[in-house]
Amino acid sequence: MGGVFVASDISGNEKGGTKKEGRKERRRKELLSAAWELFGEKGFDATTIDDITQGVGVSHGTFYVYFSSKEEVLQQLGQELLEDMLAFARDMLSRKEFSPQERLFRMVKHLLAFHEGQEFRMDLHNIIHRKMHDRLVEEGRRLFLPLVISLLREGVASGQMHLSHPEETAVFLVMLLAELEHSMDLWKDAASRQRAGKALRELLIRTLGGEDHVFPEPLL
Amino acid sequence: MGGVFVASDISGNEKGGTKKEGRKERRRKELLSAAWELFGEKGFDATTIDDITQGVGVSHGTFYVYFSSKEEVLQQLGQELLEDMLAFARDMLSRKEFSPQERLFRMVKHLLAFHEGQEFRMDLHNIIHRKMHDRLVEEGRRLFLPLVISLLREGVASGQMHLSHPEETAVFLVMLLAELEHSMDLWKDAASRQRAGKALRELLIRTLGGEDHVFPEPLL
Amino acid sequence: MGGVFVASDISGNEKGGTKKEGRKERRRKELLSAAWELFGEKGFDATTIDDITQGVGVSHGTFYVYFSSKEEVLQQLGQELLEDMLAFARDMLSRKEFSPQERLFRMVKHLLAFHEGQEFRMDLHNIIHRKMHDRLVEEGRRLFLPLVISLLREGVASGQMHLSHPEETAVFLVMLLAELEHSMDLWKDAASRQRAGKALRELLIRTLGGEDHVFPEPLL
Amino acid sequence: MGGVFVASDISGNEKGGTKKEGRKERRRKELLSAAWELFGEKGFDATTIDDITQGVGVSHGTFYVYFSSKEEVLQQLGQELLEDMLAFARDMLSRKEFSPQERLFRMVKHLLAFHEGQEFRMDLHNIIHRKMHDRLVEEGRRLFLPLVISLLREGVASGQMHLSHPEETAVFLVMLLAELEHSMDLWKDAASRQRAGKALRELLIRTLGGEDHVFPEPLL
DNA sequence: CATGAATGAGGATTCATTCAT
DNA sequence: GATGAATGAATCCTCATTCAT
Repeated sequence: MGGVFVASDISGNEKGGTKKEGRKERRRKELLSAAWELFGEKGFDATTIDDITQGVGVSHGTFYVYFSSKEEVLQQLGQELLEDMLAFARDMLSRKEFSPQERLFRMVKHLLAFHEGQEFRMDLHNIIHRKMHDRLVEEGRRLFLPLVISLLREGVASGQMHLSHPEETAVFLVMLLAELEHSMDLWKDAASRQRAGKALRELLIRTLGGEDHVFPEPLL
Repeated sequence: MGGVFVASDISGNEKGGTKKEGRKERRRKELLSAAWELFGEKGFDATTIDDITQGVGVSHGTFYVYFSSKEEVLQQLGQELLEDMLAFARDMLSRKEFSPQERLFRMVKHLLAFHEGQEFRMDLHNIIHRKMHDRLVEEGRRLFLPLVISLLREGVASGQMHLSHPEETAVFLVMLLAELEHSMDLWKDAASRQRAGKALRELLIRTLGGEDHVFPEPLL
Repeated sequence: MGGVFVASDISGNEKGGTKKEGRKERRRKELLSAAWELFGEKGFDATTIDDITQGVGVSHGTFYVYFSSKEEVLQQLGQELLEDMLAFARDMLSRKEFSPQERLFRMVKHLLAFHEGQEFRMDLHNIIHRKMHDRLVEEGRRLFLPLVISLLREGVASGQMHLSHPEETAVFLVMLLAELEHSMDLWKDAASRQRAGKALRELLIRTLGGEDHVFPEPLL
Repeated sequence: MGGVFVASDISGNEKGGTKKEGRKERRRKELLSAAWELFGEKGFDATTIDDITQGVGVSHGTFYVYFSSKEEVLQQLGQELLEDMLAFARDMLSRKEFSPQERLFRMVKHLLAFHEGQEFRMDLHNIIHRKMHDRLVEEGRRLFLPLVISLLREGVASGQMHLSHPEETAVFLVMLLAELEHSMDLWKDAASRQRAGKALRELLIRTLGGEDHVFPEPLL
């Protein structure tokens, strides 16, 4: 991904005259990005508006030019994150040139790469407190789970996977992957990462009841 | 388990005159229990001392008779939780009358039953904020993971499990179980619980590369 | 002096059957003494009832058996201190066998010896906060100053001192001595104490306009 | 002095646009001044942030815009006071056109005028609690005493003063003056002030062993 | 748009004091 | 008498938010 909120301004300035808007939008992104970083480091409550604005180099008053509250940042953050993840997942799902199993592996790899290079961070569970959490987790489930479920179903239907309960298994897989995401820091060195990647592949393939020879790329 | 912090008053009142002590200990447990509940519902930061004491029906001042700060509650909570879980896990591990696979299944069942009947709760990751988190997760890993690892190794050694990387697989399993723990509320009705239980058994057995016929009890 | 509040229990038990009263009184003295020590070390506000009672080895509840409030301790403390000082001063004043100048020197020496061997302590100004302060300082002045004034007047009348304004000079002397009392720690070693003593004698004798050869004992 | 912390806005507003800065600095001074007043009246501990801000007519939150804690006010207060006093003292010391004795008298007069018109106040000993106290008193001694000592030595060297122990005598004088400073309220009416002034002159001149005819201005 | 002074609701913590045992 | 659990008034301090410039 690179930075979810940062440099989307590759913006070739789609049309023209958007100079001002571009600047304004850039500042919003900067704040969003700083907030994401800080929420991850210290948690939502412990992050102050000042922390956020100081990182960007503006006064705290400026914050309220772009957002009406701290909560709103969280909302937007969650929204963008979700959309970002979903965009890739949806795209991958439709790539009929890959087998269902391979598509799943590619999604997993993408997910795991997401936090690559980021400092260990509290995950969204941590960042987002109750109100948001419910909304987002639900939304996440609502939007993300179906993709995995349909993938598993497709795999079962095509005889490439063997699962008695694709729906529930999908839940477990989504959980595992979500959890994995914020525990990436467990394996620091290349050797352990490789072992972990192989173990994960074994777990996935066995769980799916699929073939062993798909997607030879390392997962981690 | 029922309530970890609540009714430990099995206290046969070893000698006599422990009435006061019993009362004091009971109150401590009440506060601990209320805090646990609230931390789970709203998170650590969002829970105020008043929330905790009002739940128990004492004044906020009383809180400080038992704990010197909000942080201390967290610490004690984490400690007791950990000890509680470990006690069972260790016990189960040593029950040589069960096969390694069955012992794992029993541990899983115990773990899953743990939060049974509790409100949906943010998990410890959420409750415990950064400082504690690091300490506890690390301790959790340090203490819990080895148990699972030794179980898997034993299973592999005895030929009842087949795993290329027992250590890493153990990590994934611990993760999955931890995550599962606070997502139990997904399956409310008996039917879906049963399906989920079966799917989980399938996942575990396949992942472990073990026999299908062990531990016929429902996991969920 | 020794300890103002501590060991007055030389109490030969004046009469009899005062055993209980003696015990009770002793406890009161212990608390008073501990409070005096602590007030001196940390100040009135910073000293808690627990500090006081822990020093004596009783529970904080016991404090209220002997005193009705923290303020009351202060009051009693001030009272006893004052009475103690005054007793000596009055006694000294009446010793007609000494010259006025010598009597003054003896009083000074007594005063300075008072805090001897005690840790540096905030003085009464510090210990006692406003309300008490006014009352005590006023009382102190009211009771102590007259003694000094009458001494100076007697000295002037007898031609042994020469002062244009004995009353005002008395004020200055009382001030200086009071201040001196809590700055005794300036001179730690014998040599500097001796020098300071001599300088003080010079100051006093010159100020009083008296003879140089009285009271050859060291003042400090 | 008038007000040490209040009206330093001699600020000719060097350039322009310093309006805001001026306002901010003025507010800081107001708070400092109010705190000084209150610390003097009730002591440090007994003065609440609300006391301070209410006096200035701002909300308590505003206090923390200017200072990070009550302690910090104390520190700044002590610093400014010290600097203020020293500035004058140093200046006076260097005025070689006056005799050492006259320079001392001028310093004394300045010191005594310092608290003129202020309510009776607990002195710095009282205001500043232990930690600060040690630091400030030490600093005060370290900076102020040397000035007086060098003055006395100069006086002795030039034959205008006669002292066996100029250093120790300096300590007594500094003590007396410090004490005097917060007891100015003793003499309210002109007549008693005059008498006190004369008595003080007598004390000083005699103590110094100097000439009687210097500095005919009233000290008080 | 940007600023930053001002606000005040909110929360943790302390501790003198009460009172039932 | 002595105890110590319970209380709650009192305070410090934080920080999201507002608003005049």
